[in-house]
Amino acid sequence: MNVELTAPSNPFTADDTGKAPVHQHVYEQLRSMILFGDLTPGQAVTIQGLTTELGAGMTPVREAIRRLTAQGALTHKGNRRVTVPILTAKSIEELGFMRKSLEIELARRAAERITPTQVKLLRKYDDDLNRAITQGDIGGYLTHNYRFHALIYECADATIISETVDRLWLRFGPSLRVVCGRFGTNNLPDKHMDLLNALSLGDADAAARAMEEDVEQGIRQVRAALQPE
Amino acid sequence: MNVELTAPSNPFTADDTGKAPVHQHVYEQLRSMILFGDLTPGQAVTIQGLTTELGAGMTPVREAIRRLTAQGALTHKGNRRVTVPILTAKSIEELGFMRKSLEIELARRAAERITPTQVKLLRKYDDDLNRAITQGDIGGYLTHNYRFHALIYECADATIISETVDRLWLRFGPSLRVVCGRFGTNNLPDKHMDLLNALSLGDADAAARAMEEDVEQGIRQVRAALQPE
DNA sequence: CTTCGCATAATTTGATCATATTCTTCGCAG
DNA sequence: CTGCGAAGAATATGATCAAATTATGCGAAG
Repeated sequence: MNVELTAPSNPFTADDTGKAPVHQHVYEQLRSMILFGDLTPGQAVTIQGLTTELGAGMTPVREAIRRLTAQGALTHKGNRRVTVPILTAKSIEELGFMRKSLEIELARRAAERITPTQVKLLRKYDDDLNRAITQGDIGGYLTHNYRFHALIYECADATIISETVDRLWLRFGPSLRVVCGRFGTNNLPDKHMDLLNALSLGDADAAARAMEEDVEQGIRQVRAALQPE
Repeated sequence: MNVELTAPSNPFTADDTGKAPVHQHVYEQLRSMILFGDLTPGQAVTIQGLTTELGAGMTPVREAIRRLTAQGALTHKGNRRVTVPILTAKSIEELGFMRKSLEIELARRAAERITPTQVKLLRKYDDDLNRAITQGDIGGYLTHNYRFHALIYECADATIISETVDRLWLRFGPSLRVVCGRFGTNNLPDKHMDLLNALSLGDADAAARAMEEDVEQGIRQVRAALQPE
């Protein structure tokens, strides 16, 4: 009775069935949908919709949705209906404050701990990122940009802070694609060069400054793109 | 087949059936158990244990646990077993940094927005708190201390930041009772007077300073109490 | 003869599903 | 315009399967 032979969708299923529980997969899948803008702000997320779309039972889907709502990546729209949250000016302000406070600290810690191997990997990620930008590949931009930052957080060796920042990214995710749709990928902010240099030199203050500017630019861009509506 | 007639346990069931979903209740109950130290650090939290203890089905309990784990209030102990996390020195450092960064901002915002009515209520909470301290009532201390801070967050009118800080409290909760058990309630830090004065005057900087000291004292106490083990 | 160790059995616990129940909403008739 | 009813979606239950931990028992070494 193994019903879910939606063969083309996920090449990971083979590995997956080996170990990971279903709800974990559903969670990760839904999470990246949100993080990379496959879902648009305001869009409704229904349990039954996901059960058919992902070929999973109700229970795992339920749990995945609960996890995401607990993280603020989804919101309860009044009467037991769940949607992707829409960023308001106030939300952006709060999220911006938190990203600045926390990511600056992470950059600082990363600068003190990063290894040459990690610097190299970070350079590769940045190359991929720039390639995506010149090609106008929005999906690539989003994933590589996230990868870049996520690796820095990993270097910072601060699990709890990193997890918190991750949740912040989840809130921005759905809107980022909208932002890119409006502005294209060309004039996207990129303080990554400065950041990379500071990190490779182990200069915590410079890294913190570069991160602050990167975050501020990003926030400003989101605010500008979402203003008129 | 209503098996769980553990009659004396929950007097809320009558009210409960009226409106709120079961999983919500289970969540809130479990949450306050963690927040106010009814569960000790390292203690295992089993789903079936809660079903019998709270008289609820598996699904609501599952969801409650998922929500709490998503917030870091519970942790997955390797092989699909869930426990109350144990604070390490590193955790305390990270949590302390975040509490300082975020609560200072909340205090600042609260000072700019607080109303006389709220000041009055805050004074009452502080009185209750002091009474609990002099009486050595640990449970009362924990709940009233939380209420005091929670009201400040509410005044700050910053939903997302407040929710994040709330999660931080959840992580400290289980250890706080241990701390009180070691030191008693007498020499507990209390910068609440300064904080109250600053808030009632609308002095954001003073409020921020008082909050910083309060948080720092609290962190120091926790660190000291958990050091030897 | 006792004790330690390992392999296997039993119990406990988690994961998933099918199903029933409740609530919301939308359409339709009065 | 209001209220009734049906459809759809979410909540909640209990059963079932799988995994893991604990308990048990047999054999070997001291």
